[in-house]
Amino acid sequence: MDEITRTKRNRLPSMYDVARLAGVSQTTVSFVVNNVASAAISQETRDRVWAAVHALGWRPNAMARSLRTRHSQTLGLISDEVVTSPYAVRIILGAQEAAWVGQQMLLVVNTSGQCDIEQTALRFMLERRVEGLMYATMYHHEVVPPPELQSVPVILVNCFVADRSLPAIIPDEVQGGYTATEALIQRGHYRIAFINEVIPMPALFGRLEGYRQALANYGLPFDPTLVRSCHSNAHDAFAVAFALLEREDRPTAIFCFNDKMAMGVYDAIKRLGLRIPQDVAVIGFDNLELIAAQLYPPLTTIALPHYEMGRRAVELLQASPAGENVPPTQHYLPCPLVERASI
Amino acid sequence: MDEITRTKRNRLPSMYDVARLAGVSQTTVSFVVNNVASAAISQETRDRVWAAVHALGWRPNAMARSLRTRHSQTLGLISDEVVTSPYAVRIILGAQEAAWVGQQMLLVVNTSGQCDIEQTALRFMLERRVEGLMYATMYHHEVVPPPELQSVPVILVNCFVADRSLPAIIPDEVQGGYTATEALIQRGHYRIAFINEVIPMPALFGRLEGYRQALANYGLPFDPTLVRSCHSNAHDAFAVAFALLEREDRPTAIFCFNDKMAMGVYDAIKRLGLRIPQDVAVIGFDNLELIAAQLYPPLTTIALPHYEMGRRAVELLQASPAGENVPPTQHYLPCPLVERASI
DNA sequence: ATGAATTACTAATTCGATTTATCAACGAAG
DNA sequence: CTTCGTTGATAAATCGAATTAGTAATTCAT
Repeated sequence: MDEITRTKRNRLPSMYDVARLAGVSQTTVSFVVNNVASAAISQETRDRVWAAVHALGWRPNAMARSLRTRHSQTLGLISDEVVTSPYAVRIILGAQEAAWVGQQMLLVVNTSGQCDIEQTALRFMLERRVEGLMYATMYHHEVVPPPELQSVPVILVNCFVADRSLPAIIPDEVQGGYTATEALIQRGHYRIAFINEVIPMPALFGRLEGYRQALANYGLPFDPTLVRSCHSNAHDAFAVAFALLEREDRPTAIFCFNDKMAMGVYDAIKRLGLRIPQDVAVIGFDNLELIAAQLYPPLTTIALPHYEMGRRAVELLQASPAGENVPPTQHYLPCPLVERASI
Repeated sequence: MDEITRTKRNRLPSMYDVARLAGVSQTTVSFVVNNVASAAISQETRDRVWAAVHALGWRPNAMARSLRTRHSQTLGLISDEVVTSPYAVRIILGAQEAAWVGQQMLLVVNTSGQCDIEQTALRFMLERRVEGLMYATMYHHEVVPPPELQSVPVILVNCFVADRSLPAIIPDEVQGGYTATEALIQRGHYRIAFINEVIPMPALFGRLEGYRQALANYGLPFDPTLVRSCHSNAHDAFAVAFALLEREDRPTAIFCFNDKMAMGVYDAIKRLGLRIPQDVAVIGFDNLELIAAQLYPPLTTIALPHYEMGRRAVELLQASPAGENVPPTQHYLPCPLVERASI
């Protein structure tokens, strides 16, 4: 086995060490290990070089290489709380897997929303000469990123700047709301309640807009009394759903702003002795695996494309010609329907 | 504002550029920006250097520095599925925040359990000369990591090798099981059921052992009919709990192997018209914020110390003298009780 | 047989920093 | 008047690779 031999003052072996052992020049070693097409090296010499490489357990030093080639082969991901959140974390997964196919690695920093950490993270990453930066947020909202961000190609993920001057990858909330509502309509429902979030955010407006568009498209009336809002947690949604379902003209389907709310809605429906989906259909949003799959019956919901956002972000960074900024397009990624058993 | 000026063939400015602008040598710039104590530089010159630095928007090139100093200031984290799982991801957060205070950055790769990815990730990281490696898993189990892992200080997180020859940071499952059971006993329960996982894993044995120790310690009999097992999901736990609660000598408290099970147990209790915690107390394990906080009543549970495991791992790597391996101690971190309202 | 082309390889420079050794100027001490 | 020490700065080597510009030795074409 290639034992890791330490040469010269306990250092890891360098190309020079390999060259000496193989009895060739360092240049030759470089040509051999990089398989340089323009270099003419005999098979015999190649074999000697590889033998020396394995004997010493040599590995290229990425720092030296990057210094010379001026390519760090790394991308940076700065996020507010993505790591903390159970689903937004898939942004990282998508980004990392895409970086992987481009032979790049990901530097990840979670700022926990602190500006000083953000500043320092940015500094560290720029010092490491990242070839692109992603600025990601846990939930879809407007941001004001630090200006130094733009000293390298950058792309916003799950967020955007007010003037849309930076490229962004964001979920298509309108389509998501539309898809959810449409799914209910197609199953014969025409009295569809919508329990929305109260804190103003793109998701709130977008999903409501999608809901209205779907109703309109299928010729159904928009009934304002069927649209309620509360904080997006199970407890508050329970109360709202309970009230909604006690009416004699109760809705036959409830579209919940998110899965946490759906959890409370389930409780309300069960408490009233109603069945899901026979008496009341429920659809959620976010596709929180943990909730949606564990609820009984499993919750049909709309997924946020976190993984895809991460992947697309990296792909766009990679596609943009060396050092060039990514064009400031706003990419809206679809939020697909995830069918389980609640509608 | 420090505009980023590009000098010489569109390159970022180097120390040499700063030196020329300030009318000093590159050495002097290095001494000034690094505040080298042994160097005698007049205040006037220092000011000129800093002025040039800001005028050019110069930033140190971490690759060049690392090459010279032989310190990469980075740590690697290789995980199977940590990024995918909503709670284990806190390992990353803990590691990153600890790395942060040591001025280090984290390279993260999620292998999705694929050996080839693991190999390549390891290679990439070693090429980047990471100063330490963490090998983390989504759930607590035995692993057989690739041997090359040990060419750099390494520590296992949430996993261990059979012969305990590598340092590991793992949750203290026995204490966790003990704490959960004790919490119930202290609230006056003496018929405590335990719904365990079926797939053999350290958590299964450890938590059961903790359960037995607590009963023994408080002089309570161990009743094997109160210990059931099923796959750890809400649906299967529902059935088990239902059966358990239909007995006339039904338990007054249920310790669930994890929070997903608790979700099903809640459903069973409610279906039987019983109240939580008045009629039946429930305690979970894992502290899945999403479930535990959203359930009604909020679930009291035992937390896995993911964040702390990540942090401790990095601290141990940092504490170990340059290049030395971390001593192969197995660090058991406590699983604390998180009190909500279900017991 | 001679110049051209090809083969097989190496010397030297470069990337952008850190660090050691050295140097000039100047005042103080002997 | 030399020597010494201090202050203020620099030249040069180094880290580990990639890369350009060669150079010998051999083969080929004419």
